Amino acid sequence: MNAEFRKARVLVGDAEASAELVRGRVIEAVERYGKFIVFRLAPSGYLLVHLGMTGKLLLDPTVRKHTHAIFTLSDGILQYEDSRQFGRVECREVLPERVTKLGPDALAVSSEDFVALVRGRKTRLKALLLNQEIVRGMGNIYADEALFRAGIHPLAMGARLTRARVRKLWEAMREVLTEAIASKGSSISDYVDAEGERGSFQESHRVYQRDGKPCVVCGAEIQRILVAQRGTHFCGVCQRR
DNA sequence: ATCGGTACCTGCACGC
DNA sequence: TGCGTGCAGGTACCGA
Repeated sequence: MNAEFRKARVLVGDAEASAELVRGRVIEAVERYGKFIVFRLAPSGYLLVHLGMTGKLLLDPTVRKHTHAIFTLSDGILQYEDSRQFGRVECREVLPERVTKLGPDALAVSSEDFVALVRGRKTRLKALLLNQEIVRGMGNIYADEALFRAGIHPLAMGARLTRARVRKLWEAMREVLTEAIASKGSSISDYVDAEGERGSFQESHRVYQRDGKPCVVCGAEIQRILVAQRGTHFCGVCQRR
């Protein structure tokens, strides 16, 4: 592959050194690590991509206003596009500690480990689920959806939940992520996958951005509050404090 | 250890 | 039509 970086802000590290690191290398595998997309390169090295809020990896050669990186592959062009520039691209010989220090993956963590992680924290459940150093892979949409399905209030404290309720949250988290992945994710405004396909899980959201609308279970009005500066949606009846 | 606030960006919906 | 405001799939950093 060959890489061209057009925007310093979205590249972690030096543009020249990054391009040199990936030059001539082959993509051996593409894996997910929490919210990171990891391209494992041969004979060595990694290309890491975090989409942030509006990042997209596209198999599309058209360079547009927000095209920040262009990867020339043996069979086509892959580009990184990101209007808000909150995402990041990084080329490294080894995975950076910022990434390796994250918690276990939300879809791989065992029920018992998850119970221990959650009950060991005094912080609010919503903030806990968004903290990638506790469990990696959950974002704002899926935190709200998982808490709703588990019937847990976003302001509830991890340390005060019974084991049974945390186990229920573990199940809800896996269920939500598995369904969302099967639906190719949630396209809130313009998210598309590498083939340009929108996701459809937004059609299955039960609380996220449904404030003011009736709860699908009890009919009560869905509430919106701020927790750790993030919009948080829940049903005050199904998710009691 | 954890929290609240701020900062970083662009684009869109909305009210006036 | 334009302008101001608030909001958005996320993370990092600061001081408390």
